[in-house]
Amino acid sequence: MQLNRLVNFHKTLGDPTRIRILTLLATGPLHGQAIAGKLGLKAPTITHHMTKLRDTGIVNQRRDKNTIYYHIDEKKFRSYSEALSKMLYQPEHDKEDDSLKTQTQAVVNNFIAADGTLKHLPSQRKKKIIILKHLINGLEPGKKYPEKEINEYIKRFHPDFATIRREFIINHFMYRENNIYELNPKEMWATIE
Amino acid sequence: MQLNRLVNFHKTLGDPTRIRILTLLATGPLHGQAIAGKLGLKAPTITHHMTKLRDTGIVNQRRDKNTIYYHIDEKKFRSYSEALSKMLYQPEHDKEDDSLKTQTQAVVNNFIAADGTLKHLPSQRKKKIIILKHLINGLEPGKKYPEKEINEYIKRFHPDFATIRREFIINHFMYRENNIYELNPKEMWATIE
DNA sequence: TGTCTAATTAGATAATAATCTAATTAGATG
DNA sequence: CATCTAATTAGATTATTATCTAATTAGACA
Repeated sequence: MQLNRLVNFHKTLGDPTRIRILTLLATGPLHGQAIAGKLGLKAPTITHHMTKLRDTGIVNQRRDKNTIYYHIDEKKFRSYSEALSKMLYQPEHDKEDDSLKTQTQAVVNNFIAADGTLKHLPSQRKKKIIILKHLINGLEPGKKYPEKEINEYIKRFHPDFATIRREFIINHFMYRENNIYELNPKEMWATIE
Repeated sequence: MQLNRLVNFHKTLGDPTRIRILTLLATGPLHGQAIAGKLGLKAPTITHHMTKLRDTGIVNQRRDKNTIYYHIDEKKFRSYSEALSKMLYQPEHDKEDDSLKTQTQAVVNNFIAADGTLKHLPSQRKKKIIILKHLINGLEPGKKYPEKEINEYIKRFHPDFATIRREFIINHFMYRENNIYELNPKEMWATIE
């Protein structure tokens, strides 16, 4: 489930200032100072909001000299807007065959508590892989994560982020380049067993 | 602008627990205890979330004996989901003529601070009406509001909720029936001057 | 009326987040 | 290099909110 990403999208839009920023950007790209001026806010506040908007992926930026112009990724924005009602009312049928799906579900039910946290990492390799896949599902393909952020993410499931982070790398779910982490392409995971 | 309602909708969906509640409700109505059980949360927490979901209007409830069953108002939910991208990319042209629009804008700019709060209520009747229209725009047509809720809403703009609430009634923007408030139909406002 | 169950309210706590000021970084350009 | 401007970071403040326990309300029903 990409539940985390969905929650984040809506949380990001659940703020009047950011909605106002989006209405400004809807008419065309603008740079930070312009936005700050139009909204009567200070530059750091705009940085704060633009970081959130950028993190959801619905706003991108382009640099020209010293000035950064922000613009909406309209396609992504629309697709996120529809995502939740699609998820609720036309849940995608997984391509995995049913037995695998039930098996996966059983393992997840066993090791993931009702509140979504991880009880403990399975020791059987096969089950461990299932759980790792489950955990990593909330991360965004193509996004670069500093180590600190990965740790924070994992801690939502279990305090021992170091072990789990290591498992992600060992099992090739992610790769690391000078302390920046990134997901390996989803197609790769299929081959992980 | 129904900006408040939009922000509220997204803020409401920007919480993992509420998204999980919606995924549960998507398969059919459930009562509070059932939701609490499935999510591993206590009853008051569910009350808290259901209040928010109900306030946005995307969840309704039906009472059977002592038990309250909640269900999604799918139509409203879908329409809210699309509302923001519609607002950004196909802004409805107001029917008001431009001079009225500019005049309204000027009054609003004068009396509403940058953060959206009301500096003070204009004493000139004409301007006061404009401001009252502005304030009332965040309320939902057809929804019934207990007095407490109206007070909370008004306090977002100005601490003196009693005066403003009275103005809403005096000027026929709302009517009150044993302490339950409801908007008068929008068509009526047009005639208020 | 007394008791049971579901729901709500009140109030506390802890976490999150919006905004600001002051300080810093990063490019551009004279 | 010196300086200018735009953007970011750090850190503080304040407001909001998710959750809990304990107490209360509201209906049902024996």
